[in-house]
Amino acid sequence: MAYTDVVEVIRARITAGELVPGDRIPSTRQIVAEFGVAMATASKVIAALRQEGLVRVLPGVGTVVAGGAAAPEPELGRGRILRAAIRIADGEGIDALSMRRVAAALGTGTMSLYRHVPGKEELLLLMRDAAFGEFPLPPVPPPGWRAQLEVSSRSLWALYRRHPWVARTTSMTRPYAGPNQMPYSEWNLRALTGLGLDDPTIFRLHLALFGYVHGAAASLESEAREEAETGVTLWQWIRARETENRAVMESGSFPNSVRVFLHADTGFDLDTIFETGLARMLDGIAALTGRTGER
Amino acid sequence: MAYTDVVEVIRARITAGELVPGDRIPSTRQIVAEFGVAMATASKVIAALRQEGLVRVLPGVGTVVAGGAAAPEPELGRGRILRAAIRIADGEGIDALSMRRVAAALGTGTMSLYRHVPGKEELLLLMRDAAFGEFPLPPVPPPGWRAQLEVSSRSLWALYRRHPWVARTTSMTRPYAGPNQMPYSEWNLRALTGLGLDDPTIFRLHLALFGYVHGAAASLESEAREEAETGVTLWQWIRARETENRAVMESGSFPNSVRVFLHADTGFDLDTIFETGLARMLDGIAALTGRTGER
DNA sequence: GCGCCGAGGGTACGGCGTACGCAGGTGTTC
DNA sequence: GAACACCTGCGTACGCCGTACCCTCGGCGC
Repeated sequence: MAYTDVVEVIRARITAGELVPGDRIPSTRQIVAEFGVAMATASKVIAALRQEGLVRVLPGVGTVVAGGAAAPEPELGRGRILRAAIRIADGEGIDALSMRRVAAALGTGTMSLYRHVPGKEELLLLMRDAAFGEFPLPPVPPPGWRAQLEVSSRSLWALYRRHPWVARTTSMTRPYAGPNQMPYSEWNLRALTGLGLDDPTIFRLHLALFGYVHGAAASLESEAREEAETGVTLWQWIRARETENRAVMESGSFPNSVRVFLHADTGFDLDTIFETGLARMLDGIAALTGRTGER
Repeated sequence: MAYTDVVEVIRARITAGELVPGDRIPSTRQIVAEFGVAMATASKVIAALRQEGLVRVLPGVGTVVAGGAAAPEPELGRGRILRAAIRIADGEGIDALSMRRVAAALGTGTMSLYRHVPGKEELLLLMRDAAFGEFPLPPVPPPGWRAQLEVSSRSLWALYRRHPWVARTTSMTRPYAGPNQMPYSEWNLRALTGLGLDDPTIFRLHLALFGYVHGAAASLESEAREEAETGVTLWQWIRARETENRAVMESGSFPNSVRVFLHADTGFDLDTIFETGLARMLDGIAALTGRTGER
C-alpha cells in the first residue's frame, strides 16, 4: 500500500465532512496501526497533506484539519485563557476568579493553564494590560493640554467602569508597566510638557491625576455595586446599623452629614462625581501653570 | 459559719485591693470548696454582694468586681483581637492576615475568635475604624475651609501611611461607616458648607477629595513597598523586563516617559506627590467657589 | 525504530474561612 | 447536691484556593 492511498482515504474523510476543520486526523502511530504501514510512510502521509494545505500541524498537539476561520488556536493558548478570565472577572467579580474557575470555563485541567501563564499574579497583569488594550487613546490628540488630559482621564474612567476589577487589582503589581499602559503615561506626560513645568513636577502631576481617577474608581465602585445588589443607599445602611453607635449618629453631632446624605439619592451619580473631581483637579493644574488650557 | 462571714471575707479582699474591678470573685463552687459551706449558702453570698452593688454577675462567665470603667473582658475580647490583627497587618502586610494567624498570635484557638467577631470582613471593618480612631481630628478646626480640608486630608494621608492596609481594604465594605470615620465626613462637609455651594455639589466635592487621597495612597503604597523590598525603581524595573515589548519601550515611541522617568529618582517622594495633588485639588475647589480660602 | 520535547492534565500539599458541635465553666432553681 | 440554661474556648471537618511535581502522549529529528 503506497502512502498516496492513505492520503486518499484521509482526504476523503475530510471532504465527506467526517472530519471538520479543527478535528485531529490520525496520528502517525494511529496510521501505522490502522493501515499497517511503516512509520516513515505515515510521516510521508502527513507531510503530503500538509503540503496540500489541507491540514495544519500543531506541535505537541497533533495534526488538525485546516479551515477558514475555524479555531486557529492551539487548543488552549494565552489568548483564550485571558479572554475567559476577563469574562469571569467582569461577570462574577474578581473574587470569583480562580485558576480552577478559569480552567473549568475552558473545559480543561487546572494545571494546563500554567503552561501558558506563569501564575495568577501574572495572569492578572496580562488581564489588566488587555483591558487597557480595549481602550486605546486616539492616534491624534486634541489641541490643548487640558483637553488631552480630559481625554485620557475619561478613557481611563471608562475602562474602570467597564472592568471594575482593574481598579482593585492595580496595587497587586507594578503599575503602568504593560505595553498598553505605557501610552497612557506617555500621553499625560506629553500633555504636561512644554508648559514651563520642570520634570519632577510633571511627574507628580501625572501621578496625582492617575491617583485621583484610580481612587475615585476604587472607592466608588464598591459602594455602587453594593447599593445595586442590596438596594440600600449608604445613608439607609448607616441608619439601619444596629451598633452601639447608632445613638451617636442620630445625636445631632453630625448635622452636615445628615443634611447632605439625605440628598445623596439625587447627588450620587458616579460619572458626575468623577467629572466634578476631574474638573477641580484640572482647574488646579491650570492655576499652577497660569494658562487656561491652550497649548 | 453564716453566709455573712463569707461576705465579710470577700468584701475585705475587695477593699484591700486584693481584687480589683474586673477581677472575678470566687464562684459558688469555689466558695463551697474553700469555706466548706453548702451551695445555697454560696448563692446567698453572691446575692448579698450583688445587692450591695459591689459585684456584677455576667451570665455564663462569672461574677466580677464592679467599678467605674473597668473592663469586664472575658480573657479574649474584641479589643485584644483587634490589636493583634492590626499589629500583624502593619508588620507583615494585609495578605498575611488570616484568622489562624491572629489566633496564633493570641495563643488561642482559631474558632475562639468567632465568639467575638462575626467574620473576617467584619474584623477588617473594625480594624479600619480602629485605625481611624488613632488619628482623631482636632476638636477645634482652623479658620478657613481650605485649611480645614488640608487638615483632614493630611490626617487621612498620615493614617494611610501608618496603616497602608487601610487604603487597600476600603473597597471591601461600605466606606465611611464606622463611628470613627463619620467625623471625617462631617468635618469635610462642614468645611464646604456656607460657601454658596448646593448640597449635591458639596457631596461630590467631598467624595472627590476622599477619592483622591485614597487613590494616591492605594496606588503609590504598593509601588513604594515594592521598591523598598526589591531596591529596584520603577524605571529600572521596566527596563529589566524581558518581555516582547522591550524593543517597543526603547524604540523612541515614548520620549516623554523616558525623559521624566529618568528623573523619577529625584521626584518620587510619596509625600511630595500627595501634597502636589492635594494643592491642585484645593486650587480647583477655590476656583469653583471664587474664594481663596477664607471662611 | 527510538529518544526528545513540549503540551495537557492528575495528584497532592499547605493554607484559607468558617459551620458545627463538644467540653467545661457559670449562677440559679429544684 | 443535681438539673438547668447560659456562655466561652476550641477541635474537627469541609470545601475552597494556588501551585509543585510528575505522568502521559503525539509529533519530530536522528
